[in-house]
Amino acid sequence: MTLAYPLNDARVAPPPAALTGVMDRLGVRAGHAKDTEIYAQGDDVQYLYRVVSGVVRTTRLTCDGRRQVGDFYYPGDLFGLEPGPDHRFAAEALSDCVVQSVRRTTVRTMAGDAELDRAILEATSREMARLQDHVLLLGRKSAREKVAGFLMQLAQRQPGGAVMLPMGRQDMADYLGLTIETVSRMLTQLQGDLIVEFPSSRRFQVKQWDALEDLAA
Amino acid sequence: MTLAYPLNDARVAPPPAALTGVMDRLGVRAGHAKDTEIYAQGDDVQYLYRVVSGVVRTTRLTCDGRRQVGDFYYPGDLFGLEPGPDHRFAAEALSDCVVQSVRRTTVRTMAGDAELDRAILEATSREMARLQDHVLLLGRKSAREKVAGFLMQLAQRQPGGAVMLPMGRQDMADYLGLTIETVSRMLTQLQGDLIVEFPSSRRFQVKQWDALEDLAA
DNA sequence: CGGTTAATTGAACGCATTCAACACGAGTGG
DNA sequence: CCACTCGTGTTGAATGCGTTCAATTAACCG
Repeated sequence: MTLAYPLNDARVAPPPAALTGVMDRLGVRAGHAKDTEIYAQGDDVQYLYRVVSGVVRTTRLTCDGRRQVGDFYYPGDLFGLEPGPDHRFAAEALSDCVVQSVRRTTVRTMAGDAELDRAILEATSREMARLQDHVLLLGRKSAREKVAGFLMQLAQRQPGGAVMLPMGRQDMADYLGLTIETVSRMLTQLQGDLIVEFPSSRRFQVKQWDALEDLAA
Repeated sequence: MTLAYPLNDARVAPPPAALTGVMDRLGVRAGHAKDTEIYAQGDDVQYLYRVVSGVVRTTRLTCDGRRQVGDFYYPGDLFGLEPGPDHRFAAEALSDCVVQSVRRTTVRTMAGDAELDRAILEATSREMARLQDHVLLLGRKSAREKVAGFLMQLAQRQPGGAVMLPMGRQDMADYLGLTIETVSRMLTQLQGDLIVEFPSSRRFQVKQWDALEDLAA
């Protein structure tokens, strides 16, 4: 039997070529200031987006104000791929960012070819893999494991020494289904165990990969 | 009876016609005994499945044995639509059941037409909607709300008086990220509040739809 | 019937939350 | 340069929700 929890390469692999091609040629670029909405919860699904620079988060609010962060999207990532017809999650600029978008109808008429359909399907599937991992994370992991898993995801994206944390503690908490206090406690705890090190609150470095992996299991 | 439950109709809508057509003509039927595996975690994604009779659950195990149930699939539902190349969740027969399957390659060569691609995309998207709801449920809801939401889902599927619970408490717990004891407590509590009624442990009836909706919010 | 598994209930515990106070850094203006 | 503020992050103490462990009851099936 192979590893019960294989790492998800969906997060690091680039989006399918056919889509990036269309994006490059037809995409319209737009800047979004920090904490502004790119599309709202309930909006029609009309565009397909790609992060050019900055970071984007998707969020969903319950009627009584609790917030769940869906995911974080980095430069090169596609987002806005939702079942439709309307967005169940809103997308917001986590930092000042530039986003490129094309109408989905444009994408569709553009090619009419199977290649493009497959590309969209592939991107959607990738999104699904993330969601599946997220479900496991939220359903069956302790606070310590959640935070460890989160740091690991980030570290995988930005290989090498120091890893930046573009999001604040509240965003992490709402992604992990925790409170900011718990997130903070787990971070200091992981640091105390010499598994990671935080030179500042928004930057860290993994000291013991194996220990982090064990935790994220 | 029309319900104002805001969440998704992905659960009740039938799968796209193009796919059911292919399924009907080319699908191979197979019986699976209760609690046997239909495909395993880690298996190659090769087939597309449809429940004919009985109920199927998808599950995922962490290396230390914790279990997360992905979803439950009823007659008419498609499953096995995973990002691939390998299954991140296993599929098991929750009860004795009959499942129809076709090779994905067959599906692909069959048509080569956009219609079929769209059908698969649509089915995948629907799967995604479920996952998104599941993420919100697991991340930001109390035990009481989780259980209420779960009962509501079931009741929506089987409109009318009595609703059957095909799964045991353990499956419910692993779906909701709780323990069997907590699930049981919440059920008796909801019954005590006259919101639902359980004539037996595997059958219930909703007494106050509005109250249930409020909770599931 | 007994024998077995599933479900419920009770009591004690513990993890994460809540509420509150404090520390830190960046920006502003005296 | 220091004082002040504001936002963000950390830390502490007390509470509570869900878990854990254990015992009881109900359902199922020979």
